[in-house]
Amino acid sequence: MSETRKRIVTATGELFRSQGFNGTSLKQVTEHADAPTGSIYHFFPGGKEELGAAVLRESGAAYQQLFELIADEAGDIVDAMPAFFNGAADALEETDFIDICPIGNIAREVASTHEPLREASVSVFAGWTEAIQTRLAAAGLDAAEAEALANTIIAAIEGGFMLARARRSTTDLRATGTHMQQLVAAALA
Amino acid sequence: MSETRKRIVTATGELFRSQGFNGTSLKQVTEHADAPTGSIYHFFPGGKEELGAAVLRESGAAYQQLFELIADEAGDIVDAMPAFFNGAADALEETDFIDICPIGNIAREVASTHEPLREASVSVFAGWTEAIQTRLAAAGLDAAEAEALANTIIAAIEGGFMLARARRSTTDLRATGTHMQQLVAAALA
DNA sequence: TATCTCCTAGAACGATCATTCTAGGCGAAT
DNA sequence: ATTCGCCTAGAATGATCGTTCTAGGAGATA
Repeated sequence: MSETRKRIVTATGELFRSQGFNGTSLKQVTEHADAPTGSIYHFFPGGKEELGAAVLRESGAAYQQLFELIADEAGDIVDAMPAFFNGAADALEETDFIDICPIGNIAREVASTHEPLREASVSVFAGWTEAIQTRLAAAGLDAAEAEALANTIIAAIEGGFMLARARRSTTDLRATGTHMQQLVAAALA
Repeated sequence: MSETRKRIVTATGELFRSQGFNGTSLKQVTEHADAPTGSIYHFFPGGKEELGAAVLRESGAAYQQLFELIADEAGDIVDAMPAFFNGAADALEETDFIDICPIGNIAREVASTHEPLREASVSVFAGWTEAIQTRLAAAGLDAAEAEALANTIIAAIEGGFMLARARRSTTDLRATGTHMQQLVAAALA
């Protein structure tokens, strides 16, 4: 796959993290990615909306891999909870609270106005839910309960990102990780 | 307080819910509020940013009153959890998933780019945290634990809004309410 | 009636937006 | 050597953005 295309997607993802969809201009993308306008429309004929959907899908898949890596390293889904939340908290601190999940940003911002972006975010969330659900089910939860709990975990981390960025503090996010650990442990008991 | 000012704030809040901060133009505000541009700058000399901060503060206070009303009606902070999440879920369904919390929207969107809006969202969240914390402490939790749990509840509902709007379904949001109920019950036990 | 303050009213401004368009560079295939 | 397809390059375009500005209406006070 083209290097230029990669640079465009990466740069757009970074800009989305701190500025959102409507707050990011294609001029900023061209500068940040060091690529001309023509290249954006060559790779994404649908313009900004198509580019945005690609960013959601590709960075959503990357976050899923990251979660799976952390979960496998932790070994146990119960212990994976604080590992995951603390990892996210560390990343936030290291980037001065910029490195928030872009999918959650865009999902809230444009789900009611840009249908293709809403659909892209739904498919990303579906992958996340399944990744967590699978591990919860493997630990003994029935499918329905595992799915519901997986969604609560996703909601908690995304809402936790919101509070952390606003407050410029990861204290709450880490505590929420502990709460999720308790919830998972109780469900499995 | 001026009727026109109220109309401007209300209209802006409604537009922020579905389109976010950057996605809402002042022209839309003038049309939706039936007020001229001059009135916006008369009441909010700081322009869009000052208007946005006012919207956050005023609708944040309204949400807090709503929570306190629901919590008082439920009587018990444990039972208040599903009441609160289900109430939010009902509102979402009735408005075709438009009526999401505008504070969470704006907080994620512009916390890194518009410092006055970030500060406004922080003070709103502080009020919410305190409202929940007070009730948890009254039920027997020590202050630190009550604060941490209050923040997790806020994170869960805001993240739940995100999932619900994206998926156009309130199933997960209601289930998360049950999970928060379990978490509160376990903490109090 | 005259004056003052508060607010309405919307045209005008320069900047910036997403998008379109024309032109050309470059490597592979013929 | 020539052609062809992929991609780069950025100027041009029309729309829209937030903001500023001038002008005047409405009601209270004198």
